[in-house]
Parts: sequence; structure tokens; C-alpha cells
Amino acid sequence: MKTEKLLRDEPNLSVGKVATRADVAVSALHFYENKGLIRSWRNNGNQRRYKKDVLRRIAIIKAGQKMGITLGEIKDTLDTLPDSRTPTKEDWAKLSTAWQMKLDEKIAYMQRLRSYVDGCIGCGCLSMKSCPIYNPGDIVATQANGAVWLDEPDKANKAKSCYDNEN
Amino acid sequence: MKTEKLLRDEPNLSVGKVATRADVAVSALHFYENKGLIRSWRNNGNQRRYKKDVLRRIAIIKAGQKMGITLGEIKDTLDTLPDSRTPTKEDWAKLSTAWQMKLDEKIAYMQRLRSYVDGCIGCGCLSMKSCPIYNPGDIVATQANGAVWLDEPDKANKAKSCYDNEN
DNA sequence: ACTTTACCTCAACTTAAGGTGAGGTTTTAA
DNA sequence: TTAAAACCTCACCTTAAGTTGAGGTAAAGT
Repeated sequence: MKTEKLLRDEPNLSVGKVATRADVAVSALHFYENKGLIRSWRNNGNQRRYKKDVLRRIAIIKAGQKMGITLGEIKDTLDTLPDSRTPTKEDWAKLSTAWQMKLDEKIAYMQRLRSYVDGCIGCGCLSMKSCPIYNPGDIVATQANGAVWLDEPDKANKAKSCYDNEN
Repeated sequence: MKTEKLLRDEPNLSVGKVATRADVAVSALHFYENKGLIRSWRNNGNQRRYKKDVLRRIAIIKAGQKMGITLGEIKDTLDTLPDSRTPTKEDWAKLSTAWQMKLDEKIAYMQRLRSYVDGCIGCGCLSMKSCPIYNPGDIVATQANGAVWLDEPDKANKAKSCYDNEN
């Protein structure tokens, strides 16, 4: 029983196997390892061997990238996982919650952007006085919501001066 | 009257003015011009002069970038504008409609991604057999919608082989 | 008139996220 | 046992979207 459990945790996947299963290039795995996103052990012949949970880490990495999260941020998230033991259900779940929030922010951002495109580029107004597209402070006034920020979720939102009117 | 109209369309903004008003760097304006996204004329001293509608083009460029659209695609969109005359209300409106669609696709994509993160990373399941996160074909089965594609809007969606089960 | 800004071109640098290929070693399969 | 397939490192290449700097010219303010 105990030995069986130990065997299960032993790193036994080769880089090629991981690459095939996770559908990433071997070079990407080297790259991720270099950046500290995944870890491997070496066999006697200096070849990489992976524990199976690397597959989940890669799945997380790929999911994060689809969300437009950089590898740097993904690393930060993965770094919150315990490195002393193989992550549990709860570990993954906690991580997932954080990412849902990120996604919700991004979705909200896109929706703000949509109402901006809708109400502003679409209006056809060519007067710089009234068209909020010329407001580089990224604040859009919409009928429904009041002032809406168009900046990306985490970026600082310092106010900027407006364009001069009409010339 | 006529001369007044002509004067209005005459390129009279310097690169520095445009940079300040549009809140972009001069180098970015050179870059955009190089890529064919904006156009300028030269004065006697070989300095760039812009028509005022360049400001709207830049606003469009910036809005597009916020949507995650590449400059290449933005150029394609801008190229649909007439180059023989200054764009009208309708021209901008048409362009805006196309972009709304793009944005709607992106939003829908993010929402699909969210349900994936929600139902899959979050579930904590560690069995590769049942967890759709291990399905690199990017198809996620959700209770509500049936099969959902996770690929990005325009990307080709070729099916890929699944991970082997459990080892 | 003169000095400070602003502008010009061109080349090289930057970051992210890898991909490519050379030159050499290890594993695996017949 | 030997050939093919997989692996190793290291250095350089790629794309996007610019930025930076050098060396020189034009325009604007005093």
C-alpha cells in the first residue's frame, strides 16, 4: 500500500510523453521549466522525468493563457500551491476561485468596452467636443451605468487631460 | 465657403500635437504610419502634417487594441474606409458594427472559458478520466449548453486526440 | 540672431512566449 | 548489437508593438 502510493508519486513521465499528452512542444516544456512553472527530476542519463501532476499544471497554464494571463502571473498563481506535497482537491479549487475572479473582471471589462464601441464609435458623431471616444482618460459615460472605467482590470487609472475641443 | 471647407481638411497638425492629443508617443505615430495605419503629408521642411481625422483613426486603433485586436487586423478594418474622402458618420458606424461583433465573440469566448474554469479546474477532480480539463480538443461539456467550444473565435478548430486515461 | 524645442531618418534594443538547429548522448526496439 | 528514435544543452531566430539613441535639420520663441 505504502510503496504503491510512493510509486504513484514517482516521477516517471518522459518529456516526450508529457509533450504528447499535454499537447505542447518539448521546447515549451523546457521553457516552462526554465521559468519555474513546472519541475522535473533527472534520471541517470540526465533525462527529464515528471510526476503526473505536471499534466494538471500544464492544463492550468494553458487555461490561463487562454484567459490572456501572462506566464509570469500564472507562475505567481502556481506558486501558491504547496510544493511540499502533491496538491489536493482543495488546493486546485482555491486556485480556481482566484481565476474565476480574474475572468469575471475581464468579462466585465469587455462588456464596458462593448458599450463604449456601441455608444461611441457607432454614434458616428464627428464632433470632438461631445464624442467620448476622444476622452483618453478612458472614462465613458453611459446612460445606464453612469461613469464607466475602460481601463483594464488591474491597471492604474490615473486621470489624463482631455483633448482640446475642435482644434 | 468652399475655401473654408478646404482649409478645414488641410493637414495642419504636427506630429507632436497629434501625439499629445491622442496620448501616444511620436514614435508610435511613425510606427503606425510605417504600417499603413495612418497617413501624413509633409511640409516644406519635410515634417509630417496630419488631417484632423487622424485623431479618430488613432482612437479606433487604441480601442481595437483594448479589444485585443492586432494592428494587422485593425489595419484591415481601417482599410475598408474610403481613402478618397474623409470618412462620414456612416463609414464610422459600419466599422463600429463589425467591431461590436468581434467583441461579442470575445465576450462569449470568455464566458465559455469561465464555465470551463468553474466546472473543471474548480471541481478538484483529480481523475484524468473524467476531468474535461484533460481534453485538449478544447471541447467542454457543460450541463446547460451541451458541448461548448473553448477555442478562440476565429481559430480553426481541428479535433485532437485525447489524453490516455490514467497513465 | 540665436538658442531651444521639435522634428527627421535609421539602426538597434526590448519583452513575451516560445521555435529551430547544431553537435553530442541515451534509450529503445529489432 | 546496432540503428533509430528520443533526449541533452546552447545559442540564435521569430513576431508584435513599439522605444531609444545617434547624428543632423527645421521651426519657434526671445
